[in-house]
Amino acid sequence: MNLKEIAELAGVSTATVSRVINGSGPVSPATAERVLNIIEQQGYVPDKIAKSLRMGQTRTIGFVVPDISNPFFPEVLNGAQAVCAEHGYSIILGNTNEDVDTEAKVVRSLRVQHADGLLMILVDESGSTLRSALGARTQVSSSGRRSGLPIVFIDRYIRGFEYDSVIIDNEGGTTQATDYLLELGHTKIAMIHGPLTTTPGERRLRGYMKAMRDAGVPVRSEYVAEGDFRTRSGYEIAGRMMELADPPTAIIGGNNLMTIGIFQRLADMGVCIPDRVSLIGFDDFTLAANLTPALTVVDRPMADMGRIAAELLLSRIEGRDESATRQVILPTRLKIRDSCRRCIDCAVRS
Amino acid sequence: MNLKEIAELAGVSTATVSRVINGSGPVSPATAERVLNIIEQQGYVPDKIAKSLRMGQTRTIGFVVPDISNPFFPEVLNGAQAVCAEHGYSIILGNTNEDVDTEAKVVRSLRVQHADGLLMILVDESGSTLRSALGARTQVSSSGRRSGLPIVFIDRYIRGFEYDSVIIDNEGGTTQATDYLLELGHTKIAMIHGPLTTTPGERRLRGYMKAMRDAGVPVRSEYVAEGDFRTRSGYEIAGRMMELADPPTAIIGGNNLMTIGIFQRLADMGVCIPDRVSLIGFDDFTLAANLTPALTVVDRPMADMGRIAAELLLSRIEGRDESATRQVILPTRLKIRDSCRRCIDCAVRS
DNA sequence: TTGTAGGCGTTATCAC
DNA sequence: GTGATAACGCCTACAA
Repeated sequence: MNLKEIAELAGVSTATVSRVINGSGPVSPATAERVLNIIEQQGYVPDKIAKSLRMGQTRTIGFVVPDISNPFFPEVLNGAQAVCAEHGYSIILGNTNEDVDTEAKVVRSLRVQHADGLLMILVDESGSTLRSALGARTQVSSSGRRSGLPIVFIDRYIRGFEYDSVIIDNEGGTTQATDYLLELGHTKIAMIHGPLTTTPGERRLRGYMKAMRDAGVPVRSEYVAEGDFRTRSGYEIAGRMMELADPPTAIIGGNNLMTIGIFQRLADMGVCIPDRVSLIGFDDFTLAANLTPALTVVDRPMADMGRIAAELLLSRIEGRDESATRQVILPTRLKIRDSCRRCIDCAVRS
Repeated sequence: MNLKEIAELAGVSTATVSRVINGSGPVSPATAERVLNIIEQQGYVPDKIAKSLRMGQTRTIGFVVPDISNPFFPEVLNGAQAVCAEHGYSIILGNTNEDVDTEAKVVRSLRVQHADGLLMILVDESGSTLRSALGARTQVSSSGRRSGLPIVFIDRYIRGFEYDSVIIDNEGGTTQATDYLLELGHTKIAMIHGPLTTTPGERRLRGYMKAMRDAGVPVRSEYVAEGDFRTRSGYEIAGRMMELADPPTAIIGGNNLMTIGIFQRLADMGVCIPDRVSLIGFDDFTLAANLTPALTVVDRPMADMGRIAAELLLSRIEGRDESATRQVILPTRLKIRDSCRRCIDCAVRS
């Protein structure tokens, strides 16, 4: 069933039917009703593909994500999905498997499919694969207006691209966590951060450094180590640190997965949390409150990140927002549970 | 850059360029090379939308899921995604929010978008919304051949639809779990199952019943209750059961979320696992092994479910498989950890 | 208020 | 081997 058949059934032209459907021109009430009835009775629905071809837009947005199995991403996706659905947009999922080359491939594919916009949680923050995948013409023109495919970066900010981004106050998050540990009397505070080439890796480390410096507590290099945001690296680094002659009395995990790794390692080593080591994780997750002890974490509004990013993207796509590039920064919040305790050394000393 | 421009640049017709690209007809090596060079140098990529319109297929498959936040679904999605990507298919995500009406809406939308096939984890097992969303012509024709949109059901089997499905041995899973508890001497075994209108709800209960009957242990009605697969219902039902004058000494949770709820409630009530109650969950999840105690669970191959379903679907889409409707049943496996212990009553008695 | 006709970028059927 | 040309289903000047 297509436009033409409906038109014939109604005894009008395809133009008229199209006008009835889209309200895109004057139609007499009488014919409108006749056409509507036939559409209804035939269960006719316009073909999206044909419409896309004609209109040059697909009402489809690409969501590029490094790894759906990481519980953080579905939360963000959920928020974005809801907003997109409201506006009649579908989401095409692009999984990059944390791999830079796959990422470029995925972006290219999304472009060929004519996604109207992209929501991206990137792996490659250098932007080089992205640039190659997008082609040169996606830069800002001299007039300052963006051209090409609208994109909103989530969780990562990519230098050299004039695109919007929705991130969180990574620095503030770890500063808060570190301050809290300092208040509890800890000074031997370790930070297992993510890759410094990534925004969340670098900023979270910076927040920790800042808090330490502001408190006048020297940072010991053996207490700072770089992981790769995966469970395994948290597991391994935590082990190395606890085997130090003078191990830390508190550890901050750079993301959810690494924190889980740290937690596992401490359990395996029989190191009691929080008696011997206090632990704070970045990112809350379903079972954090049910571990023993319940984990104190830096929480952030994951679904909101998705929602806000989607809203921003749609406003760009639909031309409602022509303003300059935006960077939305959402706040984090320390959720205090039971994995931190007053430092014993400190209590003895004071 | 489109076909026509390439053709002009190469001094040939669009038909020839198309033949070069698709190998769909004879082309002299010389022109082929010339055309290929120009395509390369221009960075030309065929427009998928136009191709879809012409070909009547989109190389797109819809993945319908009740709730992406439930860790089970991303795992399945991951498996399916990988296979689809290999075959050049993209996945459009349809989130139903566990809601029957949304489900119908999502299916309709996927149909209008001309998804080539559907991978569905359904909420409505009655099939009525599905039937209405699909239209009548999706039934089996008299010749026994399916017609219409290829679909593979995951995790749920829908009566009255001649579609393939990939499910697991739900019954065997709970039978195994129950047998294990029986071996440990438990007889007061509770089962908190999911809605009986769903395959996993009904079958898992059945497996429990079977094991109890085979062991000659009577099932007490106060030990069997229906939840809704969500955390909250596990939490509430577990509370009610433990307040019984004669509470169970072991509980089986009907899915991951409800098990988490049960776990939380027992913790909140100060009921020690496994000393006072043994607990087995259906579905493994990331932190199950890191809870205290580590949770014994019935595990199932989630990514495999997605992979196999996607392979089945693609084989149907591409017409490689014309055989009768298939039902793939994957085995479960009991992962014994620390949340179960020999029944104390039993030890006293024997 | 309504209809005609062209074109979005492909592929495929014919001729040549 | 190659080239016109007609669809695919829709929207939208432009004309009437």
